[in-house]
Amino acid sequence: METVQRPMRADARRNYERLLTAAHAAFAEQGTEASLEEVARTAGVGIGTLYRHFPTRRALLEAVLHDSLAGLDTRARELLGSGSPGEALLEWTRHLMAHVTVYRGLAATLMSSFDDPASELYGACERVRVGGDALLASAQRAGAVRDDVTGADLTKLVNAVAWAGEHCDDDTAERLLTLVMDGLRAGNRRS
Amino acid sequence: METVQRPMRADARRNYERLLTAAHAAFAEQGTEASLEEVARTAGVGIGTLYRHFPTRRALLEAVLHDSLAGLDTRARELLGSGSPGEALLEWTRHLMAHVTVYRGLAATLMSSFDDPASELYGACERVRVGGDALLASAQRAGAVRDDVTGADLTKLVNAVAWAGEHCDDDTAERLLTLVMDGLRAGNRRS
DNA sequence: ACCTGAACACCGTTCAAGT
DNA sequence: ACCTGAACACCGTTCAAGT
Repeated sequence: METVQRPMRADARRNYERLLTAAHAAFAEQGTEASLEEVARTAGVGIGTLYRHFPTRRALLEAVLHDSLAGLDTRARELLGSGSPGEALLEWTRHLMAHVTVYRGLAATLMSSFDDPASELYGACERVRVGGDALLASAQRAGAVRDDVTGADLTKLVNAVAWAGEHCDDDTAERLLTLVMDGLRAGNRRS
Repeated sequence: METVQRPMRADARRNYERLLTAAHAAFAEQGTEASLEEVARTAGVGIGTLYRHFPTRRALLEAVLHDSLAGLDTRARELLGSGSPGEALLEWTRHLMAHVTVYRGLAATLMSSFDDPASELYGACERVRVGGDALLASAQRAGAVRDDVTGADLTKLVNAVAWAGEHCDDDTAERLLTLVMDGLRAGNRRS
């Protein structure tokens, strides 16, 4: 769904940009639950202006993350052509982990947007899932991954591990990802 | 660490009990982030009384969940003697899922308590992990589960799946648990 | 020893008034 | 068309005053 961008008044555009910058800084520092009042303050803008541009916290997050999550889709398509499909999937999975852990709390926000078409992040989640779907299908055709896993399963599992990683040291997060991804290999199906 | 219970004044004890009941109701209805003021109101008690008995939200949660989580440990020991160690582990895992999903938000609270000795829920998490450890070791000796998984890994993974399940339908949660548990079987080790 | 609730601090969100 | 900030609602937490 392409949104047509009407031109913004110069001051509005400047405020919009400032809000994005301030939001990124706040999210990076305090996680996705950072105070929106502080974001507005840092941007040098009234709180009402923040709400005018971004009616919800998710809308703000979407704007801040848009390029990053779109890049994940691009990366999926690049990897699709490369060498071993199994390896490509693993590589993409690590990219996904990295993107989902840029802000503390992001995994939770994404997870709650995944099946909620009303969320401003739903579209972004969809694109991620589609990218994963393609790589997954390719790995399944190559017999590298059990064939009853879906892109949604994969994305949710990685998200869940990323979330768990917020409460562990990095080593543990890495271990958990390995356990899960090893476990998705073909031949592991029991039930 | 056994805490010696000094006898409470009759009114204090009554308030304590009322708070537990009200808290359970509130957590069940609104999740672990339920308003503590409302808990106090429902219990017919001043907010200060709630804080006197339970200095933190976690302390209140611990009191409400104590028996339930202790039961999980008991269940682990019962299952330890029963038939197939692999099946016993799976069975216990399902119990764990059920316990961790009684309140929305509980998985998150437990996860953040898991490696934090300062949390009032740390002890409860420890007991759960120990129960899992025993069943896991037994399943590993039987060659049913890959031998590089720890009880902490298992508990964290199940917790992560339970958390994911809060944002999915029950079928999906069940699927994810199956994928993870199948994946822990012996012979899946790659890296 | 225990309880109460006012007081303080903080935040999200809306909207009337301004430019 | 856009911005501002006061106003409202709500919550967590502490603590002086009471019994």
